Amino acid sequence: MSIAALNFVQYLRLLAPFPCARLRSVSTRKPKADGDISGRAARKPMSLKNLAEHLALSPATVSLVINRSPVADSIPQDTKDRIFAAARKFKYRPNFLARSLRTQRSFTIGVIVPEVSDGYSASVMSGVEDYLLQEGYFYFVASHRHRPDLIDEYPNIFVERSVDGLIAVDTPWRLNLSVPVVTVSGHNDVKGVSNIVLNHSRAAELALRHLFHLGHRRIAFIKGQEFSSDTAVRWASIERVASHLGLTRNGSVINPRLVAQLEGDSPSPQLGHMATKMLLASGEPFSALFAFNDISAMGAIRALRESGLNVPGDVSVVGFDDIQSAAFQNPALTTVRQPLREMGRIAAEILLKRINRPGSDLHSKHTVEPELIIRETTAPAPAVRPLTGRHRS
Amino acid sequence: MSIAALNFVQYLRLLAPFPCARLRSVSTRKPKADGDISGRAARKPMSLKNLAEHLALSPATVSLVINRSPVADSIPQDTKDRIFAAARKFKYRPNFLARSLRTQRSFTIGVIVPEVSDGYSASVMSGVEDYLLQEGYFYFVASHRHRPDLIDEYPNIFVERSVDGLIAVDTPWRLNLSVPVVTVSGHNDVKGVSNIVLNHSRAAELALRHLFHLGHRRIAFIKGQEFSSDTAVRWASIERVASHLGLTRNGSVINPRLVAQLEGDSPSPQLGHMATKMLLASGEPFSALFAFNDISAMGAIRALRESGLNVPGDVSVVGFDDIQSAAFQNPALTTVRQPLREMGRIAAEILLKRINRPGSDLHSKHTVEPELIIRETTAPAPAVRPLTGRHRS
DNA sequence: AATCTCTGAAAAAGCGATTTAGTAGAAGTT
DNA sequence: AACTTCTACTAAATCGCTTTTTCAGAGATT
Repeated sequence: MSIAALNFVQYLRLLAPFPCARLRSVSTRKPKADGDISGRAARKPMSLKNLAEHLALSPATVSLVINRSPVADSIPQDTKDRIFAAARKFKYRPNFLARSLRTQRSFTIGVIVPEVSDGYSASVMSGVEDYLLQEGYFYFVASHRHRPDLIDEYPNIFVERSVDGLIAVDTPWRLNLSVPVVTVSGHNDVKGVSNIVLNHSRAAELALRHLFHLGHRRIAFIKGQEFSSDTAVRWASIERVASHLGLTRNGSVINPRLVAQLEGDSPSPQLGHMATKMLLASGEPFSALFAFNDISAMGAIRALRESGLNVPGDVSVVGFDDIQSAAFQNPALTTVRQPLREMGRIAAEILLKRINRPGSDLHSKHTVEPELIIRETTAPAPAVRPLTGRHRS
Repeated sequence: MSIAALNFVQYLRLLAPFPCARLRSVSTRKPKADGDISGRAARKPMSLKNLAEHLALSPATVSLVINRSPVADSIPQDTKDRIFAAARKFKYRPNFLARSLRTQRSFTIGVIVPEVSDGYSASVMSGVEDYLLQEGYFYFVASHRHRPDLIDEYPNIFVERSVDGLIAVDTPWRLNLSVPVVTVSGHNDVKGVSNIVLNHSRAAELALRHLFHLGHRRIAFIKGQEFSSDTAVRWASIERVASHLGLTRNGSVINPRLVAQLEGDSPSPQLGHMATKMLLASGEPFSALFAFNDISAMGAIRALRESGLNVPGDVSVVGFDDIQSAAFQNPALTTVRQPLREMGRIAAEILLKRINRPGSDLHSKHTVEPELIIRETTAPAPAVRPLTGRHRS
């Protein structure tokens, strides 16, 4: 096995024209007043060949030394020092494309998400980025916006672009690629694809038990869209827990008239608003609502209020995800927190592990735990069954 | 001048193993049942050399034909057809690194933002992505999180990674790189850097005139953090408009006791909450508050309410940005909308124009217009001056 | 018959690295 | 003296593509 080429973080540490121990270190060194603002547009950067020429050595030698190849062990320290000195002096940086072409490693990974500007994806990406940049990897992003053709195409293009691996967030996965793949909340079973998933059973339990203990028995639900990869698993967990708690109604575990589903591909609370309107229109009374996510919970609260219902006085609402603004809703949203950033981080970590030690970590499921964040949208169930809205009054 | 190599969108259109006119077209072709799920991990992809060999032609010929070089004009249609047929048959895709190395074009751009998971950046990125992918470009993302060293480093690394251009979102820019740069809300004046900015004068005018017409005369302000590139410009606009409207107080245009500033680098409404607490603590009465962004407005509303003040009954609040959840706050937030997605799109468009026609579009400022979205957090100023909170009662 | 012009393609020189296989010369060993 | 063994490097082959230059042969022109 040949030596692995250094990645750029190692390079930086070595030749650093700007001293940096590690990219994401805590250093907050003030930038030099005029350091990098080197006036004229940079002329052609120094190549390995030029550098070697200048040193009266062969490119081979310089490359070996700079990459700390064991083959270079026999080279006297003196020469090595000269090489490093020159590299630093001329700010030598190896051409990335050339290296990648030769080594078949691009230190680049592809991330595919439903939509970058969606809070869920963005939080996961933030975690992914954290780990990746720290390890000297960069990443491409592409949003498929739930278009099936793009879901298949982008990964292929990523591979074409020589990524070393792929992370798919909240995206159904069917492909069998030649590079390692890790999914976040992708509930699939493609062999060789690692999964980072939330413990949905626990999540359902936290939410439902909380409502149950507050005295709620008639609970309405907003399911996720069909295309969302969490929808099915989450729903199954909810049904299981509900049955366990004895929340049965008319023979079925959950009253089907108290279940609405998000329809459409919009990141706005509008969808939850519509779903809730439908629940209210059914005329079936309920004192609590468990929404698919915080966004839809916001829409739901508005819909409830528009129908003259008070949250949490008449109806308690529980969201899911704990996005940034959940805490600052009015009233502040009670919700099941998913550690999205951490999930991204773990995904990146496992991906790099698989890239660097092929065959490792193939057991494909990694579970993270949810947390119930109790805020202001849940309260004890009202003693008297509330009306379900204006249409009943 | 030599011919320009095709970008991958053109390739796809040419060789497409999956038929796609244009990546972001409206097609929603159902994926083939088992098409791309080619079982075994893909063996080494077909290279140009192999393909040429198989055709009993030289790589040169094949390359010229596939790239539609004018040099290939003399080659009979018959041969060209054979080449395309074979390329399609073997799903030939040129190695990206090799092409880029040779042509010095990577069809990749770098995007640097304060933080991916921040709604502002994410919205802009969404617009950037839209245009970029459509044109066959991909992009790297990096978040600097306001660390000055990273703000300088990442762009350099991007260039090292052979990006064809850079987009910096809400990031101060000092560098002079060898590739085109476009900034979004980067109020800098580096030559050769194009800027996409909001018409802040108009924005200030929209908000202040609205409040003024509602009868508000004592208006408090939350300024942005020092590091935010919009802060200074926006504030200057506000002062100008305020003076114009005659909102003077104690000799100065704006009562300095009614100005708070966001402190700290958190994407949460907490900062606005703190700022508002300080405003209230000053004891100075005000009937309206103009926040730096929607996030801080949310925090502000909460702080006001905690002090027993009603929004908009006692105090009107105007936000800035119009992020997704603004409409679903309770009460729904009145805000100055920035067309963030469009700003991203324009940035990408100008960048590609500059990449493909060097020297074009060097006049560096492109202005987009804000829009006032009136919702529920603004109302006529109360007839009686409101108390400023519990500490006065 | 000699020259010129097309036609249809191939050779070859990169792009800027990495890495294997060698190789001169010095030093050490028998 | 002949050998092995280090030491300190280098040559050369890739990686997979692009693009300029060259070139052989057919046909047209003088």
